[in-house]
Amino acid sequence: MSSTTPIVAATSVEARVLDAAKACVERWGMAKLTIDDIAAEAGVSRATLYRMFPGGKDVLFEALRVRELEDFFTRLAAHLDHADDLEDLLVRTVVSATEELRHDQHLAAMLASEPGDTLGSLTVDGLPRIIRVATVFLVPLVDEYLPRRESARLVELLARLVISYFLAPSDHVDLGDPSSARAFIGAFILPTFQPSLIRP
Amino acid sequence: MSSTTPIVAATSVEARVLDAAKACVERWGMAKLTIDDIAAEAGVSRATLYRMFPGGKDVLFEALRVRELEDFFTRLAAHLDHADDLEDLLVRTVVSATEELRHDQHLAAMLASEPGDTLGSLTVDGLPRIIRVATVFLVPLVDEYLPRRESARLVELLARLVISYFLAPSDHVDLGDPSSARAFIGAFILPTFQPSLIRP
DNA sequence: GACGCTGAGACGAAATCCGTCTTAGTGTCT
DNA sequence: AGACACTAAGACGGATTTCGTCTCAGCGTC
Repeated sequence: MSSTTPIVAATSVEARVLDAAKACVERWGMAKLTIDDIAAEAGVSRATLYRMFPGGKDVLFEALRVRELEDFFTRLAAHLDHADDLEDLLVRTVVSATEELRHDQHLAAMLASEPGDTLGSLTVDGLPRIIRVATVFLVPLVDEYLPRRESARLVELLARLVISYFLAPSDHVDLGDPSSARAFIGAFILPTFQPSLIRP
Repeated sequence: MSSTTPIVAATSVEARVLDAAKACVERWGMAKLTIDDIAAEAGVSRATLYRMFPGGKDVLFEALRVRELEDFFTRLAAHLDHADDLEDLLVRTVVSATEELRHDQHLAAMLASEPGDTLGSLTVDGLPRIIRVATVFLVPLVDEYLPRRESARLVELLARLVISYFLAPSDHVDLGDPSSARAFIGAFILPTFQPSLIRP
């Protein structure tokens, strides 16, 4: 936080540790996972790990979830440049988010091996955070077309819908398919806003 | 060992425990595996497990290796009925054995996750046992064509070759391919026996 | 040389695992 | 009915592993 070069090195070490934690929990599952496993996988001493994440496994995986979440929305936002209009922006948002969820191998492995905790981090426990981060990343984009309060309400709604349709696919809607997503958004999302609110 | 019905039940329980051990070691690896994991997976109390395998994990996995080995040769022998002649018998033996090794998912998982121990059980430590069991199952079949001592020598040789070519495939020979196996056996195995020994 | 960061490992405390044993319950055979 | 074989559940003490903290030495930068 103070000098110049150490920051780069420290960040790199932290990333290595988080990557190691990700790999270890995928290989062994949360139950069989020890701090030493992560330290060994990261090529780091246990002392370093505790210095970096005081509190141990809990704090470490908390940091991992934060990083993964920010990475997710960073990648997502990269697909949302220069939208034509509000509908286009929303369609591309849900399609890209759904696609990214479907291609996330780590998430798939976690859902298979630790369904309880993973579902919790997508719904009960973790959803408020997901909505918060989604708001930070996406509300500025939606603000181009809607008043701020409406933007926040909309982003939250989309986040909930994307997750729900990802976890339990529907026979009628496929949010990973642009045309299906467009029809869905046109039918159920856009009509909930008064036309006077929408800035073209 | 004395009454009638309990034997069936006990054997069934033993099979469940061995299946559980197989599944657990595949999922968690030998290092992270506890007796309680196996007991829970098998739906059996720890006491039962120790009564069945006094000595714990070592004895249990020893029994598992024995069972797997006998199953392997039982399935193999089922493919070796009514051979035309000695060459045909040997070809079908090595082809079937190689195919079965290549399709063994549990073996593949073990080789990937625990290469050291698994290789040991196929070569250094375990090979004598493999040869012994192979001898018990296959020598009677080869005895149709060769004197007993020659049969034992031949079966051992084939076992070593099948394992070697399975672990490290050759560019020149594919013991899983009937014609390649036939050429190999015709060139390197059959000529080592004096024609007078072979009963057609 | 001071400083920041790290690896290695010692240390006691906590948690887990082991192996044995007891108890109670269940179904079978006589 | 009672003897018997078998098992689930779990208590137990001891061995082992894991945890979290701490110290110390090494190393590169200022």
